[in-house]
Amino acid sequence: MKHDLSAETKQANLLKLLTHPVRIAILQILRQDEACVCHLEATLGYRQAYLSQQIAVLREGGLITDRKDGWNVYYHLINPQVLKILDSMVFLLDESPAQLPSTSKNCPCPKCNLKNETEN
Amino acid sequence: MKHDLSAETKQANLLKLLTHPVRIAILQILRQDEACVCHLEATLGYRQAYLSQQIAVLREGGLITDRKDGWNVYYHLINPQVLKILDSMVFLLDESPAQLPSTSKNCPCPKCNLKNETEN
DNA sequence: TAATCATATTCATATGATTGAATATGTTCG
DNA sequence: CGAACATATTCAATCATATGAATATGATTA
Repeated sequence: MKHDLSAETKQANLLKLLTHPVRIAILQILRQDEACVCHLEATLGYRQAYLSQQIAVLREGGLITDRKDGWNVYYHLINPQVLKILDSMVFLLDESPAQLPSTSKNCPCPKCNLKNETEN
Repeated sequence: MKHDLSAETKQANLLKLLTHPVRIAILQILRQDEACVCHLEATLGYRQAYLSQQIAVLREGGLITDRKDGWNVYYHLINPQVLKILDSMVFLLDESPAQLPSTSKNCPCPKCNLKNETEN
């Protein structure tokens, strides 16, 4: 007879949400602050529709949720504990701790524009 | 232009090794001690050939290696740090810490027979 | 209400993962 | 060597995931 693997199945399903470079990158960006799709677009360089698809996976998986503000929808982590999973891999892969994608100077989103204006 | 996601791709590939209930269960069993396929067979209740397939994934992925001893091949974790990934999920899923599959009383492997003999 | 902006969804196809069945390899013992 | 034992591999079918293209939704402002 087979051992009950329901706990392991839950864990595997959670990990499946993370087995995608773009989704990992999105979560790393959300580590710092909430972000809109257009910010991800400017930062990662992928098409908006494509990023929305990946966001949908993370949303349906219960990892992120959103806050609407005018035209924009800002996403943020529901439980930042999820980052511990990503952080726990650093020592297995010979990499320096989580080098985040740097935000593009050309990001059109309100948050970046506020920053850019005060910087100039 | 697209941001370089090579680090995230490496991470995703590592996680892919873990997105399978049986492979997670194997790693959890190897947490305690090395084990042969027949032990996994007795503990998990899956066919030998099937477990060898999953072992091959973990082996080719660089997570486990083996030690031969007579008829048996004993597998063990190359880097127990991999368990930190599994442990890091406990707080995200409402589960008690890593309930391991209990070893079958009917395991025919040498290690279990040694134990069973001294127990009786 | 129509135009615009940000985001989401749907569909179709390509690619990869899962798993059963059958069989192969390699070691040990008589 | 040949039988027995433990483990590994190959193949094929199924199923899930990834991704591009096209388009839809829904909020906002004029």
